[in-house]
Amino acid sequence: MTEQSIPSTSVGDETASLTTGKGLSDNVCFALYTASNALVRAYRPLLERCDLTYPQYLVMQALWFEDDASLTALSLATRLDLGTLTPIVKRLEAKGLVARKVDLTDERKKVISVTAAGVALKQEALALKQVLLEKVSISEQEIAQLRDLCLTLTHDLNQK
Amino acid sequence: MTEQSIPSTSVGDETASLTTGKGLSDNVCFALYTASNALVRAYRPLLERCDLTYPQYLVMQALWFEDDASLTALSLATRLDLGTLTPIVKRLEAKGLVARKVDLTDERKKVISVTAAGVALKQEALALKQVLLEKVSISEQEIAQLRDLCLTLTHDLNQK
DNA sequence: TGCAAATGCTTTGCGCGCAAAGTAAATGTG
DNA sequence: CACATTTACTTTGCGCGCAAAGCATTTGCA
Repeated sequence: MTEQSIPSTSVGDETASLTTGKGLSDNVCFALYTASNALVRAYRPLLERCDLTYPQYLVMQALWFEDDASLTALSLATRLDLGTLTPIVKRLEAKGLVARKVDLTDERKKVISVTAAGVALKQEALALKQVLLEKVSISEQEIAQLRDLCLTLTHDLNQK
Repeated sequence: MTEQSIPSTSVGDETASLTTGKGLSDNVCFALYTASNALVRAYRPLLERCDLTYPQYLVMQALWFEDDASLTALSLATRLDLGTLTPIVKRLEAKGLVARKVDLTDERKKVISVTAAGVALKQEALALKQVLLEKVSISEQEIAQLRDLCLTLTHDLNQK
């Protein structure tokens, strides 16, 4: 059976079929959605060694960049909903990677800080990024292009 | 070994901050992940009128392109796991949009076919794509570029 | 000062996304 | 023809992702 879809298929394919995969592959939305799923799937076995999921990894990255953040600040940085973030941070706390303290100047806020164990994970975890990128045949320039297109798209979709 | 890294960005950026968002935004993976979430979120209110979720929409699109597909064929087309697909198709069946019949030549297989109600949804649902794209400031050419980069990335990540 | 509105976070409900384990039908092998 | 293997799908378990509703604390302002 024919396996992978072929990239760089162009628009307007009337003969689209399931077996070639062309029908959906002509679609930016599908391509983006699928790439994101593939990304998380590819990260899974690597992150397993750090006992992290991809979203948890994102939160840790945000905290490595800027420690002692409130949940709302983390939500802004990671673009994750508060309702998503709360349980993620709780799991990180359960693993001993972060601590959650009430902000004494505003008792509604929680201050999230990286523990020693959390700091210890930093180098190993951030190195995984390169491991993944080595799998990819795309040039550095195109990677940057992809990133910028995604950022613009996100910005546009979040407006209105 | 190639310790080469992405030029001005990536791993050891000490000046990145939560407030500027630079820390994570410099990251392709983050950008891709976030864009995919934004996409699904943006589609939600539009698809609500069709009573579809985005993954359900994907499955319907695959079937509109090629009807009477087996679950495995659908899995290949949508790049969704069988364990993901089974409940999605069941929900589509519950809504009366598809029918699931056992393949008489091979009783392990299930043939999924679009019902009249499913066909009736096609035009309205496919038009939503344009509605979304109108929100976006990216040129058609860049959209095509984004799509192809995503397809290539997916392909690369699925290898090995 | 009193109290409504805003803010920060938690909880609930639902639908994925997928690994892993399970079931049943079909196929390959001796 | 037995019977191990493969194939097609289902089920289970867990962690998101997010809308909606809930609950404190703080703030705005009359």
